[in-house]
Amino acid sequence: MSGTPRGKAPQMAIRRLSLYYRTLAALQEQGVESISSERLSTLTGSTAAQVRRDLAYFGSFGRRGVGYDVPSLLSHVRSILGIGEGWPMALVGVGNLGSALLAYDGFPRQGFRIVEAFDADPRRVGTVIRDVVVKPMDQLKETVQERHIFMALLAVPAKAAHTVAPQLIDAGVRCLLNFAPVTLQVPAHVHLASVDLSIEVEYLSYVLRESVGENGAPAGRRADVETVAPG
Amino acid sequence: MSGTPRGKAPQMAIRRLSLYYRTLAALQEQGVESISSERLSTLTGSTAAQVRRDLAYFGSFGRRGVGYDVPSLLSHVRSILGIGEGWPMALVGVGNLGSALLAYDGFPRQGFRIVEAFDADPRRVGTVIRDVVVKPMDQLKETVQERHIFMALLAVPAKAAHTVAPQLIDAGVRCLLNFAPVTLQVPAHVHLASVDLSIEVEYLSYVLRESVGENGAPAGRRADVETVAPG
DNA sequence: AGGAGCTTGTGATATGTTTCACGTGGCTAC
DNA sequence: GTAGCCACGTGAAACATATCACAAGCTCCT
Repeated sequence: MSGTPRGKAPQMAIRRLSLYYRTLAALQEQGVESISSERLSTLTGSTAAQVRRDLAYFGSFGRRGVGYDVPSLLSHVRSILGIGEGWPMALVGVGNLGSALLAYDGFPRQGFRIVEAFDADPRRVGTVIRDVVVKPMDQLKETVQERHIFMALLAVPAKAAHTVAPQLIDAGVRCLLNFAPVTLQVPAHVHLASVDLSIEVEYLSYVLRESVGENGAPAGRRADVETVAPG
Repeated sequence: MSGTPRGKAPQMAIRRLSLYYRTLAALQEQGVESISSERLSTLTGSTAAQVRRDLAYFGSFGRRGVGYDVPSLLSHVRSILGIGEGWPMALVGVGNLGSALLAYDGFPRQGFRIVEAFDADPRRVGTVIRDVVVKPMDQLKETVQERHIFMALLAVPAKAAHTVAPQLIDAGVRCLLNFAPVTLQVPAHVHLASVDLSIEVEYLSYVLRESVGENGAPAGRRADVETVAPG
């Protein structure tokens, strides 16, 4: 089996695998049949050794002297990441962000689908977005259990997140992707990932402050900024 | 000055600072005047030593035997992160996600504001969202330069990202927060952060696959899942 | 004033991740 | 068949990050 880890892969390695996966999928569509760790690394902004090491956590998928067979590696990585298992997802919070998530076509393209949506606001309940009917919160537990949903997206306001998360976990959800700008505490057997816009913007603000003068005038020059697209 | 680093702070330390900042802001609103590294760490899901180390990268803000003065530490962290400098931001791509970003109130609350929005779709140009008029792409460079915008949010489809990023950088943008599921190559003086939903979901899918049986039936039991909210 | 008790700030240590460098196997050409 | 080259897979080294453990400093109480 390809998905059997030998040793533990660092979280970052898993995230890089996603990048490799995406790139391999694009290569396959272009009809590319084989690729070296070297080339894959430049396409994903990594290094050749890193690519090989990341893959080696899960097995040996390449052929020495040759490289990796694109369709084969793609299917291995897909299997490692659990893509294509068709995990159904629940969404809680159908505001601006929640609606954007429902419309995000990256999910269905990778085999993940939001099959249920919930909202506490009665005005939103009953509306249909992308074939999904928004249900009230009191149907959450029943629905999640019936449909064997293990993954949920939390797109509610910060104040509500602390209340909603336990409801989801109580209903049987094992993976939570939190978009609310709060620190959630979850039991050990529940996995949590967060997308936190404030953190990203503040991080950029920090590095901007580092590279730009304290007064707001840019320090570096503006020339030599031509080449950005990949080679 | 509080923002002077002694040694280099790891990226992760900066991101944790954002979390501390958010928590400190909440504490101040509650009228809390002083806090220990121990308590701050439990509120942010870190450890006491980690909190102290993270802060120590930038100075000594506490008092031994006492703890940290909340308003004072808050203002130091704000200054380190560059919050409140009023950085204006540009948004490119006013689709579902872009609209959600315009409506996201976490930005203005932390001193970041989307002051300009652009879109390639003529049907969207001219529309007004949250007091921001959507402009056509050919006004991007001029506008960004005139308003001295250094930060931009990239919320365009994957295909367009490779085209738009260079335009932004050419216009003088120094920090890019990319939401498109692509790997962007940027010059060294430009800072890039990415919010990639596919990566997060695939990471969760991986850990779910690890903890759940291969067949889809959950391995662990469903009891002892009560306590989730913070103590 | 002096000591007890608390919490910070920080060397030293441990752990985790990335990079290096090379042995191994595989392909091509002659 | 074998020489020469190529690219993977992987121990070992280098580097980065997190944790430990304690001295230094502050406050309060007697």
